[in-house]
Amino acid sequence: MTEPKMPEVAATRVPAKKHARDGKPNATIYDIAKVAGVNPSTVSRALSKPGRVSAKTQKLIEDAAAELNYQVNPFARALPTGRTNTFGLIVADITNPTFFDIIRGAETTATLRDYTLVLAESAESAVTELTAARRMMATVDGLILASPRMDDDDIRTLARDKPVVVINREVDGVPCVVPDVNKGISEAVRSLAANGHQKVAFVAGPPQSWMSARRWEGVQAACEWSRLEAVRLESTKPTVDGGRQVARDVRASGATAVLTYNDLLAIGLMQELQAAGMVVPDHISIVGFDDIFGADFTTPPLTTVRSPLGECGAGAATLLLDLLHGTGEPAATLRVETELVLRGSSGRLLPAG
Amino acid sequence: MTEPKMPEVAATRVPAKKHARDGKPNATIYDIAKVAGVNPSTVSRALSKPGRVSAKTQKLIEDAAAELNYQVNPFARALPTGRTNTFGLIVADITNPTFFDIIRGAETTATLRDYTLVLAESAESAVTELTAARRMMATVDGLILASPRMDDDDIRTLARDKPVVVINREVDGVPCVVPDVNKGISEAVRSLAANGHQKVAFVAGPPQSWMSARRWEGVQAACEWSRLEAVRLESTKPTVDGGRQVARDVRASGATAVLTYNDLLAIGLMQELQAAGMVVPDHISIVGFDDIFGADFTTPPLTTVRSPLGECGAGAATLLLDLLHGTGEPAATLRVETELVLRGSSGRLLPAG
DNA sequence: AGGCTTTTGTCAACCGGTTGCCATAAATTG
DNA sequence: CAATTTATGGCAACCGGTTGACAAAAGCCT
Repeated sequence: MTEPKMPEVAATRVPAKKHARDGKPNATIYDIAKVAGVNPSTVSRALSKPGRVSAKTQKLIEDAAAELNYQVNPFARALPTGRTNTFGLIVADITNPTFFDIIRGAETTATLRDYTLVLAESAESAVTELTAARRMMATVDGLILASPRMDDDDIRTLARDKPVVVINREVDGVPCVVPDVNKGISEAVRSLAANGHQKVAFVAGPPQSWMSARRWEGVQAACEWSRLEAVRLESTKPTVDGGRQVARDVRASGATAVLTYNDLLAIGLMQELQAAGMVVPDHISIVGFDDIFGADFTTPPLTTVRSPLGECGAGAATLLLDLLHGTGEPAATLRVETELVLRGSSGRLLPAG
Repeated sequence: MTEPKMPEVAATRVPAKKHARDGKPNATIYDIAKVAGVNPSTVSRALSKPGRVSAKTQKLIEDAAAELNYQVNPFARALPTGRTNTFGLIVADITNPTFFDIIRGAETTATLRDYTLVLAESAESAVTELTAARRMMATVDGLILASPRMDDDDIRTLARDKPVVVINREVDGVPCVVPDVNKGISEAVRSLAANGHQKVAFVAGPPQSWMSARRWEGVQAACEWSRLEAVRLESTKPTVDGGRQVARDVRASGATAVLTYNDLLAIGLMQELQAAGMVVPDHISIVGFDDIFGADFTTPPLTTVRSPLGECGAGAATLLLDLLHGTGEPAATLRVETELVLRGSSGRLLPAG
């Protein structure tokens, strides 16, 4: 009978796997084991279970690992354990500056703790969002949803599978990070009241936006407190363009001060009003929300209620890390403060001319 | 002798793995094999090698897969094959709006082809960048470097291991996506010349920036062509703040028109000049680069040389996909066009007052 | 010293796919 | 109809770690 395969004869075996171009197919724990003269499982323990092996062998193994320039193969580790050291972050729109700081905050925190951030976009669609979330669930240890568009129930379902943290929305039974709008709003409204305004308009965001509802509530409450009249206007979309479109409604409303669901709306609104000859803030005061990148590029620079977005991202990542490593404490909601950033677009109303 | 472990007796085995909270530990090809009455390897083939199994069994297996709601375990697949269906994208600064559109462009293209985008930030540091790149290499099929800060040689070394595409820089032997600055710059300079300007300043970006060098070359060439004088000024950093700081140099230079390495510099510069009482564009024209988000928020809105950043990101992802699936064609450099976006910050010079 | 507990390292099974090789069944051919 | 090619499915090894069970070695006690 002819031996079908050559028994280990060849001195230098050709790896020929992976790395189509280079050589050196990355050291494994088996290589380390050989160098250190121990069993692979001992290497594994030395490298992941602190204190499970004696200091002596630990050192031996670490030296060998360093020498071979070893790095764990994440897939090989993920396969039996399910751990991937990876977070998913889903945002509605990657180019919406509101999310920039959230992304950065989450990324920084994750990287600090040796986690990798994977990003996905939902294109403002609840179904795309759910699809992306489902896809991600397979490969991440936990998921952060920033201003999610999907149902509470869908979120809870996801959360049953792996840790999920929600930003900018409160979902029962799921840990959340939400800016507390009240402080910032009341500062804003008091400032407007102090400057002689009496009627305030709020330009709302998307109907399904949880945060838009909270902001409107906050505005109503603060106006009541300051004895101002509050009216609500609807926007078509929460963008600069949407802000332009709502300008006629704003003028028709007779309000002398406007708060908008977000800065984008405020900027568009301001552009349109200025184009129509109105002077900000002499004729009308404008206040946005979020303090996004570019909010101070306008003339006058935009007064806005700042949410600490970076903090939100970092907080969400921290919450996730706690959930994964923590002592199983219950899902807490993390509240962060908002504050008024007083710039030039709001101020004293000039006597009507 | 006592049997140490119970032989397969229990009818319903407790999986008890993964998914600490839910049940249902995800169907595997083995489950499918059982349902379809075939061998797991056949399932594997049916699902990944088109045409390797008969149409009949194919159908059988697909039905079973659908019924069990099967999805491949990416790690199990990655382990033997090395394929991960994942791209890495490294940017210098996640919150720099220049990268937003690049990120989105890459993300969209990747998602469309069933790839996932993993993001990392280099914090503008060459070593952080290299570290991040190295880390990523282990887990991605290919890497996109946007405006990398590291050496050409480091990039080439990475590129030997896995496909790498570079955006906003040209590296010999590595596929690149670069905006061709000439068209946009010559449009800009011609426009300035037509408006009576004679001396043009260029505010440069970081010394190690490849793109900054190209832009300065382009400005010089275009000025020569239009018989304008060009002077170069240095900035401390390519941000709004850096723009403010360079304002005094700009005034001292005597130039009546300024092009800046990027929009951020232009915006900062404009703010500072306006604060000093200068009127844009009556006293001085300002032209930025990139047409970032917010470039039109300023008053006057910023004239800028637009790079199709989204296209760059998408192009890079496409290049990567070609490299991975393609017929091994050589590394090509993809050039995209720039164009002048004429807004209010540039225009006719008013007779000096 | 003998018996008992605690460390420490080894063995082997396992995670869930992929793939080379082979045997068999089916199709093609002379 | 036999011979040969081709299509199809099965077997088993493998990717590179992790981990429960266990035995050898070491430490502790009386």
